[in-house]
Order: sequence, then C-alpha cells, then structure tokens
Amino acid sequence: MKVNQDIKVSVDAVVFGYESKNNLSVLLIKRGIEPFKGKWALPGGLVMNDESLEEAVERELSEETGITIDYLEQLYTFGTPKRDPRNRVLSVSYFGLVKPNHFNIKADTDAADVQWFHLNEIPKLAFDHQQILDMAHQRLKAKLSYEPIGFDLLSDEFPFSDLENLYMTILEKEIDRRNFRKKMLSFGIIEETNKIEKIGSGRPAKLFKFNKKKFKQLTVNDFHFDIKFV
Amino acid sequence: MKVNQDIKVSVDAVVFGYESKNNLSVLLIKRGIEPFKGKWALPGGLVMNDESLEEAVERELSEETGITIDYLEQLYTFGTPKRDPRNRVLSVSYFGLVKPNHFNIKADTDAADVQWFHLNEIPKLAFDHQQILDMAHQRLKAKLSYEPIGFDLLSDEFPFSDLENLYMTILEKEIDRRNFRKKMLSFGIIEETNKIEKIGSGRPAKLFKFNKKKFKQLTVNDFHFDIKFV
DNA sequence: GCAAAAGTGTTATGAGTACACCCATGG
DNA sequence: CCATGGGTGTACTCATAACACTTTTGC
Repeated sequence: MKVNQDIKVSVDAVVFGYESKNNLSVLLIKRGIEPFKGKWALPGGLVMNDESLEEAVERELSEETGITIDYLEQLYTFGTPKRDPRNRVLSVSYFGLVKPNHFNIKADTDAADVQWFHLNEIPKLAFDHQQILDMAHQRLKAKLSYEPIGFDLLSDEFPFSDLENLYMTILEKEIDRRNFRKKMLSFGIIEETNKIEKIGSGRPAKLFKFNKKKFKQLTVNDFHFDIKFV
Repeated sequence: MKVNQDIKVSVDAVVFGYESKNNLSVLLIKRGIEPFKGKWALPGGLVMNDESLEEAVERELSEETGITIDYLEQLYTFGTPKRDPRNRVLSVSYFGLVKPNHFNIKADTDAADVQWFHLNEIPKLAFDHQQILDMAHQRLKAKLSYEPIGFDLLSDEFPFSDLENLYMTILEKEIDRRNFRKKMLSFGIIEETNKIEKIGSGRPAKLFKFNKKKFKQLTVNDFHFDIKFV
C-alpha cells in the first residue's frame, strides 16, 4: 500500500439565506490569498488534524463570517486531482441554512470581504465553487419538497404567507395559497401561536410555529413530509 | 493557513448484488493487514495522487475483487478523527450495484478473502464499516422508489416477476403484482422483448428490458420516476 | 388433471387540483 | 371607502388501492 499520498482535505459551505419573496441568497467571501486572490469563493478551509468535518465547517464559518448556522448537512465531496491549480485539495462540501435573525455578518469583518449574494447575481467564483453551489441549489430545491427544511430559513414564528413565498421562490413556481395551506396544516407539524403580526398594509396575519418535536415523533411512525405541486 | 495537515484519503465501496427473492447481498473482503487484520471490511483503499475518487474506487474494486460495477455513485464522506485507530484516514464512500452476470469474483482471488454476504448475515466489520453499510442500505431502499436503479441489479432482460421480487425484497414489503406491473409499465420505460423464459415450473414468462435511452429523454421533460406502495 | 407461476380488468376511495369571495386593518 | 394582504370551502378529476380468476406450461 502506498503511503506517500499528498492530498489535503478542506471543507466548503454553501449557506443559503432567505430574506423575502424572490430573494434567496448565498454567503460568499472574497479570497485574501492566492490562488484566486481577490475572487469570491465559498467560505471554507483546511480541516485541522483533531477536529471532525462538521467542526471544521463551523469553525471556518465562525472565523470567516461570524454566522450562526441553523441547519447543516454534508453535500458532496469533490476530489478531482486538478480542482486546485497548485496542490491537490479535496473538498468535502456542506449545505447550510440560516434563519433571518442569524443573518448578520460579524462586526469585525471587513464588510467588503463577506457578503450575501442574491442567487442570480453570483460573481465568477474561485475553483469549482460554482459547481458546488449549483449542486447545493439543486439539493435545496429537491429537499424542500420532502423534508421540512424550509423552516430553517424562516424566523421561529412566521406568517403563513412567508412560508408560501419561500416555497414559490425556491421552487420557482406559482402555488395555490389555499391548497398549500391546507396540505401544510394537514401534517399537523405546524402550530398556531396566539400572536398576530401587523406590518405593512392589509389584514394582520396570525403567526405560526414549526413543531419540531411533533415532527420527530411522527417520523418514527413512518410519516413522510411530502409537499409537491404541479 | 496551516499546512501541517496529516490526513489520508481513502475510498470504500458498498456494493450490492441481488440473486433472487430475499437474497440481497454485499461484497466484503477479509483484511490481510493491520489494523483489523483478519476482519471483514468493505473493499477500498487509499486514493493515489493522480487519480480521481471514482477511478480509485474502480481500481480498488478491480484489484481486490475483480468485479465489474454497473452503477456507482458517491454515498457519504466519513471523517471522524478516530475512525481509524492509528492514523487519521478519511473515507469517501461509494454506493454500487452489480448485475447478476457480473457477480463473479475474479479467479485469481483467494475465495476465502472475498465473498458475497447475505445482508442479514453480515459479520462484525472493521472500522466504522457497519455504519457505512447501514447508510448505503438506507440509500438503496430510498432510491429504489424514485430512481430506476433496480434495473442495475437485474440482468438486461428479465421476467417481470424478478422485478417485483426485487422491489419486495429491498423494500421488505408485500406488493400487489397487478398494481405494480400496471404502474411500472405506465412510465413507458420498459420494453417487451419477444423472448420467453421457461425455467422451473409454471407458465413461461415474457422477458422485459429497461429502455435507458427513453428514460433519459423523458427526464429532460421533467418526468419523474416514482413508484411507491403502502 | 394437477401444481406452479404468469397474465390480466374493474370498482371504490381518497388525494390533488382548480377555482373566487369575504375579512380585517390602515390610511 | 378604498387599497392591501389574510383567511376560507367546494366540486371535479385522476391516481392509488383493493381484489380473484384465467392461462400456459411440465409432470
């Protein structure tokens, strides 16, 4: 067995945030060193010897952006020999979501170096990061329909219209409000709070809450979250 | 940036084969070296400097087992610092399927060192390989319902009953033959050949063929393979 | 003619879909 | 009283689910 292997291991994160209708964004950093110095890239970096991959992602996110992540899962591992022009670096990529209240980039960061980019205004990215981003975007679209991850892009309490708009934005489809609400509520994993939000014009909206505990219970008895639309 | 990173990169493959009803098996090798010498493990090994991850998997499978793989996709990357008791070794795991006609282990392999194991007779495995296997098994179950991967576990031409039994075996469920056949045929991705198989007792069966080309065409026009049962 | 597996059609039920009007608030 | 967004019910359509008898072959 050969042991003269020379491959470094890094982690990269595609972190999505949702601000409002048609406003889905991704967190990017501007690279301060070569290669691709000055180019935008996904937050990430080399894994340290004694930390797990998840710890590495969280550390890098915290160091580079100060963001607190609400949902994190492994996405894919990119390992083509030439993906880094200098040394061989393997990237274990992660897929993350943040709620609006965790949207803020840490204060001591140079604002010019960390930014949220609207998903259809992504600059040319370093390495194969565009490919990673594309895969994450696909995953987000696919997963929204069969796992309740949308709630990790909304505040803990939200009006139903936010949820509708989130689905329409990510799936890039019009969805019938009445059917959406009926089906979503039929799962029994969303609770009505007794709060009411009155912002802007129009009738104030009741606030709802995702009941994660209830969802986990149901999952045990082979319940499957599944919300698809034509 | 730290560059004194000391992590090796390996690939491991969970390869499934289907022989007959209730007979789903996994390919394992007996380790010839420490750690875990003499224990059964997933085929795999260190990635070489100039090969891609997929190339590494195929090379290892070919070297260790001589098997030709019919379907291969990345599964998950396991990177806990202590998963290898000696050095830190990251494992990019793959999920593979082989058709019955590619089932044979190569001749010059010591038969005692490479074996197909029935899925519920798996011995205690080296490293965290049981965990990897469990994840692959889950993936197989899940994917069978929304992608036509079952065909990569059957011969190119097969009687419909084989397909039914494959689904029942993997999903561990009884399925109504009439409804299954109706739905499966309704996709229009399975062709009738004019061959007939007459083995064993009972009425001989028509042989069918998966039309991959047709499937790929349909996929473009947002067709989704989806076959679920209660 | 009997055993074994293949082949096939109909009905009932429930989920998905399409669709439009009233309500509460602020200005 | 008007503009704005929130909240709600019904009827139709189509896919799924349940269900049993006939056909072909070997022995």
